[in-house]
Amino acid sequence: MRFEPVTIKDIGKALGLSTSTVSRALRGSHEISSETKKQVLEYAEKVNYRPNPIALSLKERRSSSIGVVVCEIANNFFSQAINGIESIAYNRGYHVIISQSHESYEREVVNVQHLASRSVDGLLVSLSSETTDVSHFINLHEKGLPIVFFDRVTNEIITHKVIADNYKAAYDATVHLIHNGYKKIAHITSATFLSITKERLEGYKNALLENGLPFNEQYVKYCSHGGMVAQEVEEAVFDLLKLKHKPDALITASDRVTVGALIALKKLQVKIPDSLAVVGFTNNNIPELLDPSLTTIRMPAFEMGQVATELLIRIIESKRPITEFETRAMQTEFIIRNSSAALTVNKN
Amino acid sequence: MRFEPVTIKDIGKALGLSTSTVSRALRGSHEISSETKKQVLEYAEKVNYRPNPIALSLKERRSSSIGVVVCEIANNFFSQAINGIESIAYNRGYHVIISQSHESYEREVVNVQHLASRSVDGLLVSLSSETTDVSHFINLHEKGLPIVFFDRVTNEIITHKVIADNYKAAYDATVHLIHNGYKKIAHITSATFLSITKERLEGYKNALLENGLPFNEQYVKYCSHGGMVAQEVEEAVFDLLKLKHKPDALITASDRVTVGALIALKKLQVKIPDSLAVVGFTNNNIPELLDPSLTTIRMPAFEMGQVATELLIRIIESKRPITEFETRAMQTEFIIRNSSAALTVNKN
DNA sequence: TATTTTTACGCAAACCTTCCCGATAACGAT
DNA sequence: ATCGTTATCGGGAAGGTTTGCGTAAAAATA
Repeated sequence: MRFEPVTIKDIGKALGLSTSTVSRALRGSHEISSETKKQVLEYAEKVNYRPNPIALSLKERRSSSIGVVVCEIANNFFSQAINGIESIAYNRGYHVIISQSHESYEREVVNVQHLASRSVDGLLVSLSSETTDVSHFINLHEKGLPIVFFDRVTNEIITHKVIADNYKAAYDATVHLIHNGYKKIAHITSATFLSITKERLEGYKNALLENGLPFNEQYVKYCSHGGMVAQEVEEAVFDLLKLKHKPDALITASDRVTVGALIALKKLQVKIPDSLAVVGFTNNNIPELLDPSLTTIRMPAFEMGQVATELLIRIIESKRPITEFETRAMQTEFIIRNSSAALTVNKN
Repeated sequence: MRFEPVTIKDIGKALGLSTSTVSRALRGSHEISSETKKQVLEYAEKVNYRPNPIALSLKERRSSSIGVVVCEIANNFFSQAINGIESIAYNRGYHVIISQSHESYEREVVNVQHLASRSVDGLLVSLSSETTDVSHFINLHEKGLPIVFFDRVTNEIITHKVIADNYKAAYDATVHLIHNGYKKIAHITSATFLSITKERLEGYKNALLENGLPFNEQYVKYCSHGGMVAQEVEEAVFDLLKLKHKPDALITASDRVTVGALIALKKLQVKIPDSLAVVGFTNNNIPELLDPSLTTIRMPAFEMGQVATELLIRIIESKRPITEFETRAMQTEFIIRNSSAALTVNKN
């Protein structure tokens, strides 16, 4: 009772034609008489013939599918990015195969091997926060597998990359806080080696220095699991508030960290923004409904997914090997709300 | 410079063996001498041989992949469900191929055809809100393609189904509001024909009747696009507040509707819960950070994804055709917060 | 009419793997 | 000496499709 799709061979047998004739008729070759063509087309329509994509893949050595490697799906940023990926891939006739690294290096390696052996035509990758060694990608890339990195990228591989302008985002957020009177601005961020971490840290640091404020190492906390472990964010918040000169403002990088920090602050009953102003990187869909409404930096997740996919398909479908690669930095959206309201009262 | 993986034929040529011998040696057949076996295994290891899964799929007529059809990925419920799906599928060696219907019937049909022709081994489906005709699934199901429905199901197809206990969830929410003193409880929900809509409506209605309250048609608003169109939710809220006897409480079904309603209420500056109490179905991860904190019904999304996938794989891998199917109703989580606080002051 | 061109189609290989058979040789059993 | 077993391996088909090449008949040209 297994699913028995009709093949080109069945059509040939039914019509007394060879498979090659049927195949050619189906793709409208000029060397097939129009009546034969018509006959085949009609019969194929009647029996609802669909070419077997697996056989096609075997023949063409391509699978019309692209693999996606992200740390997790159930995350505002990534689910929106995947939405963008799917929107383009679908229109171009590609399937999207998803895998999650759960921020684990081993898991990432296994997933990538899995996808590669599955003959995906290309890979869309956002690195896990544990990944320092990217040789598993280098191997595949050298063998000619198209790869495009997005969000969390590596500069050890020369290919297209799509990132948000994290430097500017962090810079602007910091300047905003400074202008609103905050002077002791802390930063809770992701794993040290991640590209996004470095970019944001740089923007934060430069904004401080350019405005005559010191950069204080103590005010920067790294969450090596990217906030996957709730405790690490809580500890970071706790440590900051324990400091002798506790910060009066906080910039949280990444969705998870932002959420974790807000929950921790709520638990500790810290008044926002009176005791601590907060600006968060987040793609949450209802920041204005939070209490207080949250000043946010929103990543152009959907667009990043779209652009990355377009670039990937461009590589896949290119006749000649591509030598010119670009790194697209896309603009974030900075929306000021109450959690970073201007400092009014004097605080110690 | 295209990716050239080593095949069983290459190994055979290199070692002076036939492909069949190599194949058998690779899977440890007893009819291959142990030295030949050793030789082959070592060489395969050396050249990093990986069986071509596409050729395998063609031969075995299975692809080790399962297709997922949901209305959208960038949605708390579905992204969490997909997470559950992926967690099981990954461990059982299946790939997950995702497609979105965007609540469109046509898109759903196309996606399903696409996935089926792509030889997925089975389908995990949550119906679009436009879908009333499920013959595209019936066709495939009759041809033997395993399908498991989750969340939004149909009773026109007899197979495994995984749902949340929506009846109980809506019932409990309604009773909770009644106990807190609310008497005019409205309900903004999804498209009429959706199973979840009916189940929830039933729970809501019975809770009213059992507590001696009238069921008022005017208090039920359907969003035919499931909240994808922000305007429809806003209008529903608006219509409810325009009523002569305007409701004093509101139950919103589905994530999108809840979010849309809260935004509309915020815009209209309706005080929650003083002017209107709210209980929302949502899988938002920070309901306690909302203003006011939101009383929620949380769907067991991750678990639903897991269970659905397990049931699907059970069908796929079953030797004999399965005749006994189950509908698993999983418990939701009801968390009471401030948005449905007990009525204290008297209101008209 | 003889020759070339065109038309319309079939054959078979290729993509990679598995597996049913058949082949061969060695060997013990009858 | 003949036969059946067992061990070890190769041949070839099958799975569905595309495509280069070959070839027959029909049509066009000389």
